[in-house]
Amino acid sequence: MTSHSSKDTKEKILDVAERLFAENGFAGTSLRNIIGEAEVNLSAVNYHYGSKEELFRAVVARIAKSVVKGQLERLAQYEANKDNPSVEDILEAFIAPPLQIVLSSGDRSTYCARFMGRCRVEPDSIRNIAEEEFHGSQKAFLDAFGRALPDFSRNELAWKLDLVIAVLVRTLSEAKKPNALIKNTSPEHLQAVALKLVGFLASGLCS
Amino acid sequence: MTSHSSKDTKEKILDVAERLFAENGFAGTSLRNIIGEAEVNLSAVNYHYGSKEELFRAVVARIAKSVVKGQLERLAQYEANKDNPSVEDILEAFIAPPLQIVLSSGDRSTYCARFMGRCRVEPDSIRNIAEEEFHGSQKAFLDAFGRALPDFSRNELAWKLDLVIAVLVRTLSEAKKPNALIKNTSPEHLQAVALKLVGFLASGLCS
DNA sequence: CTTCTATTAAAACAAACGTATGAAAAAATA
DNA sequence: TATTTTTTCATACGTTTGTTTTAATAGAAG
Repeated sequence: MTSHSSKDTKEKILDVAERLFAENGFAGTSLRNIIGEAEVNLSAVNYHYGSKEELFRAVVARIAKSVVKGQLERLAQYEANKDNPSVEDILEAFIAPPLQIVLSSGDRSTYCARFMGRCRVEPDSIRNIAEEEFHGSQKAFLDAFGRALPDFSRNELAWKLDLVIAVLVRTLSEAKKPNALIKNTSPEHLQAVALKLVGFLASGLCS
Repeated sequence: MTSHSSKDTKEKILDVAERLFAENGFAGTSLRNIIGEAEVNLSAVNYHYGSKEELFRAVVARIAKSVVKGQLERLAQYEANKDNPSVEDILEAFIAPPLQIVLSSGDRSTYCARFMGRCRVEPDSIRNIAEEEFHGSQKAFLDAFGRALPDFSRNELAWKLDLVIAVLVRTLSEAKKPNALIKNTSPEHLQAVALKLVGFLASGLCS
């Protein structure tokens, strides 16, 4: 079936594409940039992924799959343990999985995070691809916040959740930079960061 | 000196460039896209601005000039009235001017704001152009926060200010969308929005 | 070994890119 | 009006873009 070298080629393309898309955006990255750094043939992209756009979708899917899964699982845990998880609980369920997943991806970590941030500002045609993949958790958490904060309108919660995502994505994207909140990826440090972020955001959500 | 039609051409290019750069990024926008919508000749871009990159710089400069000026003036006002402006005061001085300027720019408003957000995620070469123009206010406000919150390290204040900007930019970019915080641009509404944002952020900054 | 399928490779495609050139047109100056 | 400067225009240059095509190479199955 899948030979050794072919799987390497397909994965190498995905890794390099993730990094270059994250740094330079969809339009700012050419297939020749990618295949140059991945050291594969140009045709390999269209052979394995069909088109540049489908390659982008593949990059999104790999990240979103695990992030969304982690978020929904942790939210379900909280809802199983308590009847009404607090705002802090829900925030933690939303923040911790991407924090953990993204930053445990070794060398990929920073680009992986920046790619997520990039998705939110791509032109419509590209951004829609990303939103399809992340839509699942977005709705679930909006519902959860609605139950925890019944006095706020759906609209207010929607823009607040949007700002929460903005902060989360920015934090992940800037990780490991000189002035960043995240400086190393040890479990204790990540735990502390998650706590700080929850603190930063929880008060904003409830006000 | 400056003839009628020439000023129109130069300005039309700037307006359309701002909108298209905001929507599709630097790499995602071609000069031919711009001149097509502006209904001017291709050579007009290089004649009036020299190159695509210099056109981008011109778009940044037009926005940054008034925003930075407004922020610094309002900060100076607070510092003249009180000895030690509060965190809320400083936040208000930082948030209100772009809110007002950007949203009073008529049709340009949304693109104007989105362009600012876009600047923060462009590749280094392009982002540096934007950071040069906004650097002035960034440093002044970091200093101001440092005086208001002397117990926090410079690093902590730096990433918090970065998150404040992330929230501000996101709020502006998403203005007028269905679930947005900003729905119309009446002065009272903007005042209320500024208050809400200050509330969202102040507690995060101090925690 | 032969056959078949999966993968890689080299070359070419039309289209779009940023930029440059030189002539036409318009506006300003005298 | 005549002259000079500013602005527009059509056109072309050399690259680079995403994609396609055709041939070569490998691996598995019979």
